[in-house]
Amino acid sequence: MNIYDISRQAGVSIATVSRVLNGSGKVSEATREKILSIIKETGYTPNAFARGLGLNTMNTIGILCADSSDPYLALAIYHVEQELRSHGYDSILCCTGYDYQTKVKYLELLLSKRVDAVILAGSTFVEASPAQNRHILDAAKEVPVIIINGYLEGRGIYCSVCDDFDALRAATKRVLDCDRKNPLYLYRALSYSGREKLRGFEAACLDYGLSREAYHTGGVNGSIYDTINFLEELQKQKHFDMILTSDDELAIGALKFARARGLSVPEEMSILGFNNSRFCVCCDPELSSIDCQLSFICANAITLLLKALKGEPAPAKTALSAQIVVRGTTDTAFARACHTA
Amino acid sequence: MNIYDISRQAGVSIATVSRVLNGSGKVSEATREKILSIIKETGYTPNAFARGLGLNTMNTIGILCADSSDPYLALAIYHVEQELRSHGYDSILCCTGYDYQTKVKYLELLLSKRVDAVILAGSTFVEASPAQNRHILDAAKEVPVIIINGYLEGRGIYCSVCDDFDALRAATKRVLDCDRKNPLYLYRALSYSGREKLRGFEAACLDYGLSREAYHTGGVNGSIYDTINFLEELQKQKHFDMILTSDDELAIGALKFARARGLSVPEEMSILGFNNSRFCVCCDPELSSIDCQLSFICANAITLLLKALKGEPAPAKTALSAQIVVRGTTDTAFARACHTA
DNA sequence: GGATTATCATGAAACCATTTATGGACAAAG
DNA sequence: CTTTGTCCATAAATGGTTTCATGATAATCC
Repeated sequence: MNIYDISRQAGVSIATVSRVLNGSGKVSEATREKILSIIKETGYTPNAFARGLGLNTMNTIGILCADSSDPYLALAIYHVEQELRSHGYDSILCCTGYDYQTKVKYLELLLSKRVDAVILAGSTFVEASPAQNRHILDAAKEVPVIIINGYLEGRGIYCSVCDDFDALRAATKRVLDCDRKNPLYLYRALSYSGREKLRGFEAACLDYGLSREAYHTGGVNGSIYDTINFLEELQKQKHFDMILTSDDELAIGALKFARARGLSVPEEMSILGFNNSRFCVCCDPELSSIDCQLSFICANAITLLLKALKGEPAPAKTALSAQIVVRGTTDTAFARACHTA
Repeated sequence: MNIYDISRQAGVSIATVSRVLNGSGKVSEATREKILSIIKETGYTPNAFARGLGLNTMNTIGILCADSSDPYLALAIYHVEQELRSHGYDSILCCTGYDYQTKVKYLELLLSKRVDAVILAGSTFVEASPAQNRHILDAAKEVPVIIINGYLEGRGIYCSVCDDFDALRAATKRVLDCDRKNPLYLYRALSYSGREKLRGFEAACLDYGLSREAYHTGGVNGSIYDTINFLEELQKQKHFDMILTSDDELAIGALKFARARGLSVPEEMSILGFNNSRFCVCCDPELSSIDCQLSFICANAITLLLKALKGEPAPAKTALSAQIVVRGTTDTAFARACHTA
């Protein structure tokens, strides 16, 4: 069943059928109706490949991410997919894992599939050395590349990020306003957004006139238990009464550490996570967390993408602000500070 | 840059280039080398659309799920995507939400994109009335349909499920072996696997000779707080010393309920979740949970899919067994029972 | 009112980039 | 001299989109 069959049955040329199908050009109401009824009757569906061949697009966007089972990335993918679909695009998903060679391989694979654009979710691609980023720059020469929560400068590259620097600075400031004297910031591998957060934390501490000895930072990899171990070691040497983290899992480790040491939360130890993930309400007390409002970031990313596809000018980088969601691991003074802000 | 350019430069016909590209037919080593070197030199990539048109496939599988941000579905999608890609298939992701009309629409959209097969992740599609399932049966006439953790009988439909009945029956039996007298089973909407779990729970209770008054079941929709409210109401009328649930979020609600009522866990109230999700280790005490081993289920699903695509015979349904992961919300007697089993 | 022009609906044909069936040329073997 | 087999070119699909040409009809002009 192809367009020829339809045209034959309708007694018109294939061009007319094509016009009806695409709503392009002028077709008389009578012929349109006739063709539509035949299409309905026969259940004809245009062949997507032939269409793609003629138009050189199949309205498909490639999504590249390291691990779609990561709750944060899963949420990003979900929002991106929803936005794309509402604009008539399909998304082909590509989980690369964390190996760089695999990432490159899959990026090229997506391009060979003739996707209209590539979305890098979770930014993990752009953390490597400038030499490695060349692959992204090359890709951006062929199709628009949109980066979610990551940053790379280059023609054809558009970034939609959370203003992580500001988020951490503002949050840390409020913490310090509430008489905490020794904040600790825990982070994982320093991605772009990771660096921004760290900068924000340190900027707030300096703004506040804290000495270099009064605040602490620590990089932790691995599981919740690695976090606990790290904190056990750290507390032998340093004092801290507040823990901010770059993601909620780290905060959960902090919470477990506090409980293990018999520290009351939030009275003796205040904890603030990042991402406002589903984990927050599982904890006891429930975890306060910074919400980077991923749905907005993703919606914005798609806006950028659509503009780029249309050839309209679009900003190379848009930073959206975060919100603090206050729950049980921060004290009431902090809640008040967030409210009045 | 197309196959004509390559053939011209190599001084051969496009058919020969195609043969080299696909490794089909006989080509002399000399010409092969020459063509390959020109391809490499020019960076030529075959046009995927034209390829799709000629072969009538683009090696793409459609994944249909309700909500890819749901941790359970996200994990399923991840495993499926990994398996597919390792066999050279791409996956186009389609999140439908929970509205039936939307599901139908997207199912048809995937078919019109000429996917080679459709995977229904999380089964939510096949819960409706038989009349509604017709859409799936129709789809299965065109391409293989693989259902993960759901069940529907029909030609071209292949199901890879967890043996939920057995999982719940075995778990409940072990609970009863540990001197719990009044188990409660909490579940959400009764999907196929939901029904199986419920059946398994009840079968174990009956096997054990419990009277209909001794055990309880309850359907809960909504958030953790709805679960807590439900349990608050229930405990006014019934006594229960063990809660099994159809997913971990319900179990977290149960845990919060126990804490709120000052019941010690696991001594006074034992809790067992389902899915062994990332939430488990966030809880305090950490949540014991039944693991349906999603990665195996997904791997099996892809095995079925590949067989179906090759036209080889494949079982319409494969049920894999679950495992209990013992953590802190079940007592030591239960742990021993699981160990010796 | 007839010639001119604009508009509209439509068809013919080119084009998109591949795969593949068919068969021809040539060489080696019988 | 025929057979067999290897290598490769020709040409026919594959199923659409789009440009261009054309005929018909309607509007405008003098």
